[in-house]
Amino acid sequence: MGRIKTDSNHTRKEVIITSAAALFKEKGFKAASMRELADVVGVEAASLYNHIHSKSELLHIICFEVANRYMHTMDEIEAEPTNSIQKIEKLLRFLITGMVLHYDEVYVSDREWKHLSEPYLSNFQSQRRTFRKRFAAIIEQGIAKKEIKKIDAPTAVLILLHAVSGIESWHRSKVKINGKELEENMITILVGGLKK
Amino acid sequence: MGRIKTDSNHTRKEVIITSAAALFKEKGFKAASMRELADVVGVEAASLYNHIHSKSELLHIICFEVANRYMHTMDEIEAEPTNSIQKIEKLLRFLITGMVLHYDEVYVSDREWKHLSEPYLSNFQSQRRTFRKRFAAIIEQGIAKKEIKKIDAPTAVLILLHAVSGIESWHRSKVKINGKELEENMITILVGGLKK
DNA sequence: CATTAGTGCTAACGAGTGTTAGTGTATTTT
DNA sequence: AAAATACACTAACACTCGTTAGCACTAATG
Repeated sequence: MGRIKTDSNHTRKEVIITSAAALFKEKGFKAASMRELADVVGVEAASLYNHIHSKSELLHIICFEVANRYMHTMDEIEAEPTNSIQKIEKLLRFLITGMVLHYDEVYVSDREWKHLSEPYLSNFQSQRRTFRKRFAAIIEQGIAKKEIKKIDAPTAVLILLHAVSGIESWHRSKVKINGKELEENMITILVGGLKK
Repeated sequence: MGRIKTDSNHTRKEVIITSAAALFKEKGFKAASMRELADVVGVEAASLYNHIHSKSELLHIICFEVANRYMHTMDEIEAEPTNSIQKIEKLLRFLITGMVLHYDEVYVSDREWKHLSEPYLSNFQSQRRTFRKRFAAIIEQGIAKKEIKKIDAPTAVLILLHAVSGIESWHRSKVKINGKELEENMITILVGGLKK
């Protein structure tokens, strides 16, 4: 067929990963085949294996890229000398812009992580749990300082995270408001729902 | 192996559908095999075909059962002589209890509908779009009557629906608050975020 | 009791899967 | 220019998949 097209900024492996994220998002991890992926990058299926080890490697690269970015941001925000509401708002803005920008990867990481194989699966789940616990802790601090309504913090986290992942529908919709407006609307509703 | 166990209230087909919903939820539609499903109901794979036509029939039965229930409830709530906030609250309570009660089906309908085959796929998508439009219309009425903040209604719908589908995580979690508390917390945060 | 419909089994099909081996050809490095 | 490396190809593997055919047994119906 030909060779995988790259510019100087991206290796061929990276091109494959990007295409894989788009394909996994569209079809789901299991339903997407290596032959389809090969088609997308313009090559025969077997040729992919000159660059990657396996199909599942693609999934775990995608998932952990997202997970690591989340953890890193949580570190930063926790360290800031701001109050809970500000921390939550910042976290939400990060999540929303992350969803708008790295749509495919976040989507796949969100919905296809079940297909990770051990030990990656356990590792991923544990990172996910930790992230939510730290998020809940921020909310609980806000409740203690009476900045936030008296609500169940884990439930609030669950609502916030899933509300953000709903941007998927916004992405698919035809009559979109722009990304910035979307962000402001979400912050208004979500942070508004927490504030006392 | 033996035959499919039923009580007088359920046909063998219904038993298969229920098991399929659980299996599809756990593994995803594509990853779940008919042989696994057969194992669950205690029978050989080929025997399933005495009761159902195909694997994809199982998926579309599950999806449309949920979709029809949603549409029916929307009809009822629209007809009531209540204000927007009350309508929204009622709708949310329906969605939340529906998620808690018919967890497997709702989950599958939410996340696996992509694997529906035509013409069911188009039909399902159109029902889904219609439901969201009607939901958004209720919110817009509320904004017009100044019961609700001035926000983008489709964005609000998107947040509300996905927040509810986040109950998935609650279901999986070990340290659960009970269903009623969950419902009250969600209403507080979500309706609180809309109110003026 | 005989007939029929319902339900299960084994065996096998054709298609699609991820992946490997082996080989040839560009491209890069020396 | 020669040698080494990177990359793509064809062919094939072992496997799993949904599904069908054909046959046997069991429950319900007359």
